[in-house]
Amino acid sequence: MTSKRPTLAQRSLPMRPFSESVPMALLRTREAVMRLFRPGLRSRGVTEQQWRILRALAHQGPLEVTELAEATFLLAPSLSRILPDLEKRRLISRRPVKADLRRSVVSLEAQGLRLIGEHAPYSEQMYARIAQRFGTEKLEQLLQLLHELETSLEALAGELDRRPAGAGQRKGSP
Amino acid sequence: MTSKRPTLAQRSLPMRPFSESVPMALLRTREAVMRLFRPGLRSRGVTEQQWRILRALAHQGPLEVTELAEATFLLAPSLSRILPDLEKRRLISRRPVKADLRRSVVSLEAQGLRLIGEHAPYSEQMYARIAQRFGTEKLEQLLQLLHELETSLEALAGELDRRPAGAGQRKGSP
DNA sequence: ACTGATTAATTATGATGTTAAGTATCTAAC
DNA sequence: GTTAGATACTTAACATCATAATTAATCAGT
Repeated sequence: MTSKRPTLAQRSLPMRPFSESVPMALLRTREAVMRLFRPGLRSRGVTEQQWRILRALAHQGPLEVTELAEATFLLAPSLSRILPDLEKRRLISRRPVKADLRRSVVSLEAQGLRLIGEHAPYSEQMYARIAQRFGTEKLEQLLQLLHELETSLEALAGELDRRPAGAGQRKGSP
Repeated sequence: MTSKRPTLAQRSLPMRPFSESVPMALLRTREAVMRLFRPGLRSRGVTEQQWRILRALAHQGPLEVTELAEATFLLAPSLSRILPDLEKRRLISRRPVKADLRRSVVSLEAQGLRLIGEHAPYSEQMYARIAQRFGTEKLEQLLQLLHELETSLEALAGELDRRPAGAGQRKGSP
């Protein structure tokens, strides 16, 4: 980045350089990854979030809404808006749980399955390119560090919160 | 995650397990980091995106809007919506560039500087906790890998795009 | 001096993120 | 049998994301 004359703020606020790095680096890297996948999704008329839903259902079978929120890392209010559209397009279906009418089960429908089948080769091609370019070993190392950081931050958050860990809107995976 | 009976999709679509990992791991880790900082920002009435703007101006001095978009990794249309509000709250100010009336320079105002000063100790405390819990060396290793992945993916995207790298909406840092 | 191409920023639009509040349902305690 | 508290999901409201289109201004070529 362009080096500029130190501002008053810079002189009086010695915030650590890395302080801005971690969230920004994660955001930038994620955008760089998604940039490769987004065109394929767009050409099939699904957003990244919709894809995550279809993908989770394909991978794990029918899920309840709270399970789907966790699997896709989407917030419940977001799911409540996304699911009706996917249902309308007959990519998924929903049915209430007889034992508890508050809950409902979301399933992948044939058209959703077909869409996944169509996108899978594109997706795999991108992953193969990423692995080739960056290195499978380094990817695994990165994933390991990300997982460890997430785990340690959740422990930290649990200590700082007054509420029990996981009581917030978006729950981490147990 | 709960292990379920393999679905038809699972049997017919052998998508790699890690294929869903990288974007999701980045997203989850970022959320785990932001979870520590968000309460402090909320208590000062600024969103994460607004904070990034103030932080970038404090760190680098006055910036033009395109530079600010790059420094904050925010999209230009988003900036066009956020900046007027920050200006109204007298946290920043804007003035046109005389040499090119299409452009304008954004500067931090005294109230913006004060807000940063108030938030800085909270922020630093969190970073210190993160470094202590996760390890400074591992953090640096993670940042290194993230940077390398981002760089290699931008090279890959450049090869795949018909347009020159960086022609898209959100430009990576040169 | 004029014009087509390009650039900077804004606006439109639809989607999702995020928090708070609401509705329907369930459960444990009495 | 009743009720307070909890849970699952939805809706409201506001913010930002993401893409496309628009407006205003600049610039290179003629």
